[in-house]
Amino acid sequence: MQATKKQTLYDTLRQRVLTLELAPGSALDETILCEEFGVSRTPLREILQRLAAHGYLEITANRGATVSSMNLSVMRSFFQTAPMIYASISRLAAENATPVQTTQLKAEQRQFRIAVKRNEVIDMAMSNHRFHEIIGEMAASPYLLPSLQRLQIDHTRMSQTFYKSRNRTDHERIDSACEQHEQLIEAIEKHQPATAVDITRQHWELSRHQFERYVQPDPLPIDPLSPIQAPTQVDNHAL
Amino acid sequence: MQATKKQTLYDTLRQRVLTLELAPGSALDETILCEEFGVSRTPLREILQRLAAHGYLEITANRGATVSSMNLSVMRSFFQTAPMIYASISRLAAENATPVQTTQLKAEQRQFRIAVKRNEVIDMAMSNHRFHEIIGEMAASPYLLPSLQRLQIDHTRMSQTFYKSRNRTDHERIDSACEQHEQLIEAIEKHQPATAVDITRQHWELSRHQFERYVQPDPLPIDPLSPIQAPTQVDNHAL
DNA sequence: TGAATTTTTATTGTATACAATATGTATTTT
DNA sequence: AAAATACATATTGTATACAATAAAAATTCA
Repeated sequence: MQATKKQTLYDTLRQRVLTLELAPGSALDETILCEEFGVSRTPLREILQRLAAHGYLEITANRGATVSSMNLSVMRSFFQTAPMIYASISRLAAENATPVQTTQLKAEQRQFRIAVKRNEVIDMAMSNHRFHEIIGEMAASPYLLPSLQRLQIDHTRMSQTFYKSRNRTDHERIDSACEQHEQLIEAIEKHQPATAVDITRQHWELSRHQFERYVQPDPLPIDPLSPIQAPTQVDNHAL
Repeated sequence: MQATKKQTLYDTLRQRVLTLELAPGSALDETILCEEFGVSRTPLREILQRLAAHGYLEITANRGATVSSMNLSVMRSFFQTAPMIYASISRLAAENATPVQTTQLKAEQRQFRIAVKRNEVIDMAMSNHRFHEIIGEMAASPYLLPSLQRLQIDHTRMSQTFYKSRNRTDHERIDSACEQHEQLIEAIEKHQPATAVDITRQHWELSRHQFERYVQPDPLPIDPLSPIQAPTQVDNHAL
């Protein structure tokens, strides 16, 4: 019966980490979470163990759980690893995707479009996350999936700023991403690995550009009195 | 104090899985393990959760933990993924390895040599596992490491037959592997990524040939009465 | 006999109480 | 007043008892 309760617990905490509702590095209070979810500490702690092993949390002995930190030292490795893993996953997905999975993917893309249209930040982040997660499932590679999932945790968290942005250029980029999703679905459905890899590469480049601005904000104008030409509202407090 | 106890529990169970002392698919009895390790079910279950999340076990709700199965359906994906991940890890290791880590790697290689000389199957398997694990640490890529670890679980388990073999050819191959380790250490120490990748590729090919015989044993002689030319004692009961 | 149902047993899941550890506060000492 | 120590509080870790679920055995009914 209460397998549902534990799953809810896992999913909810996971979402809070991914949407930055729980800030990187922040501590989790077992007692408070127990009250909130109406469970005792035993099952809660088992879930925390799982979340930690999956990379969402970090557990230190006798000092409890904290949300996984996103430090700059791993960024390099993120940018090195992501394109390779994403490309491999897309290739395998295009080779192995079943019709049922393609249907799932299309459904998730509809959710994403709706969230984009309504400008619902959390829904955008989560449906985009789920979209790429489904592609991961399509790849059917238990050995590649763990790395994809680790990448996605930080990718989704970094994307928050992107989704939250009320900037014109960013909105256009979100639309581009949405269009790339459609193309990717088509390539996967038609079993065209090469095309899928290429679109994935473009999709990654779009993200990468965004992240570069995020990590390294636009330089200040030379003349501090002249108005800033392209007013970008990037807040990089999270990193 | 008892953080040690839990770590021992984790390490011991992990080793039993890796050395096939616990057969793939076999069930774990919580009560028996509790008695053996002198802990109650609460901490034991937390460890089982961790082991499951790391790919050593599979936990089904209301039905307990079993050792991760090694079915043929994932073999394809294993052979597809392994060379790419191993190569990437080696490249990064050669780029980033610190002197301290290189020293560790050399120490582990000494252990491996000793185990090979003494023909200690478990020690061979575990020190070889640890050897490649250290290279994984050298790579310093939290995003690539999870896939490497998943691959290593099954790689080490499959290697058991290899190490157990009393066959002449197999022994020569183990010596080759040992020599490749030395070359790999040198490439890493001298920060030569290209060389490290190349040796890794050769090292993988050696494994792959072994696995092919393992999964698909030598064909029977055409004339069933003539003696078998190369008596290979490959027992592929585990797969 | 044999299929279906109930009862029993074993195993897994959860709550709670208690122990161990870490952290914060007060007190003592110089 | 500053440092050091002792004490108090909060948090984490573990054991145990009990509840829920699954599996096995026994019983019933056709």
